[in-house]
Amino acid sequence: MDDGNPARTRIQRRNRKAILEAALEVFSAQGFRGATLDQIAAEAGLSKPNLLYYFASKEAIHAELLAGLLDIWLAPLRELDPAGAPQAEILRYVRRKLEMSRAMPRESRLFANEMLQGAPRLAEALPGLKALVDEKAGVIRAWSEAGKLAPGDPHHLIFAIWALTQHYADFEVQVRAVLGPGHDPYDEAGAFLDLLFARLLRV
Amino acid sequence: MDDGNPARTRIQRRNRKAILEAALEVFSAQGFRGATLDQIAAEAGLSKPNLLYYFASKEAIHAELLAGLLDIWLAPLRELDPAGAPQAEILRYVRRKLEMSRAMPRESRLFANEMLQGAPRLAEALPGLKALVDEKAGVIRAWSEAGKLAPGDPHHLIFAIWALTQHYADFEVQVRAVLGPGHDPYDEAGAFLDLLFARLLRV
DNA sequence: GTCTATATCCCGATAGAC
DNA sequence: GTCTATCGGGATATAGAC
Repeated sequence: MDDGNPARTRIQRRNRKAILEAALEVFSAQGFRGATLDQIAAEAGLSKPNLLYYFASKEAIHAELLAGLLDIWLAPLRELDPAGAPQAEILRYVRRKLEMSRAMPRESRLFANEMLQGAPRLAEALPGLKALVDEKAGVIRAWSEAGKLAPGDPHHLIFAIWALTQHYADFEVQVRAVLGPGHDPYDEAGAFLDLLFARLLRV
Repeated sequence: MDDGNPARTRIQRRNRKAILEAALEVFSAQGFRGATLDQIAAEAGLSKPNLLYYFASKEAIHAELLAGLLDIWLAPLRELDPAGAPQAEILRYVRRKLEMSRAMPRESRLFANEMLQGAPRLAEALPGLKALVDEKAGVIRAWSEAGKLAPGDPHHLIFAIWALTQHYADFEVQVRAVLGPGHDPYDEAGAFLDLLFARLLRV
């Protein structure tokens, strides 16, 4: 993580950034075990030992990528505002999450790779995740009980938002193969999901 | 694949089956590169060279697992009946797909692993997949145009069904961590998805 | 058919010159 | 800070005895 160490030169910052960018590319496409330092080094335009001058190990590079990811990933949920208009708040969350899939598909796939394999390197982050989801589920439940939202299990509503938006990044090959050329999956998904959640949530 | 070769003895069939079962366990949890023949051999209760007496290579084991998977995975969609009652047909498809996630989470994760990595070993199957989806999307579109189903992009409706049902298998760790103990994710998902698709599809 | 032993290769990490 | 060269571990696959 960029700790803002003032002793770090411009070159160091640039190389660290290039390594993390290359590592994201390779880890998200191949998984942790599937990725090799040779691939990452080639992608970053550095030699393999030079990678290990900047990071202690392959594991350390991966850990640093994951470190900030969950926070970024959950930021839109954190911003769900209890004081806002219920349906608009949720629709805004869906749209932001879909935009994140479009803008950060590799991060989505890195995350999916971890989850698929049982979240071995993310396990200690899961309790915090549960706390946040429980809190926001409480907000949604209150909205439903106040008659401002159709009733429905709020935890599974949140799962649905995750599943429907991340699918376009994680299964992008499949989506593009099925739609064929001449489609923008994310534009179409935006329209479809607006419709879906409008119908699901209206009282 | 069990080709029913009559020259194959009972022991051979039993061992092949044990290897494929073990390989499914390991490949789905670790990915292709992450899995080792040692793990598969241990899980199958055989020695590593004995594995390679039954299969030519690690790749061959993996290929055989994938070979039948897409057909099994798409069977419920194939059964979507143009002559049936539209909403009931789609709800039945959703329920069957969710039951498959419950009964075959490892197969779901094996498939997800492949897709995440760009479907390198499934690429030639994608055109057939597109053809099937296009056909069924046509059926759904006709239902909508006949006023028997709410309008909405049928391709993205199918993506939504895949995403919402497979999520419970692929992200099972996360789902369980968020729900906490004392929940049956699949039971709850069944109720939630019934509700979601009922609201989405009703005219 | 199944095993032990091993060949061979690949990968992460280190040594050490510059 | 960056490189070439290389060590050492682990993985796939094979050889060959039983």
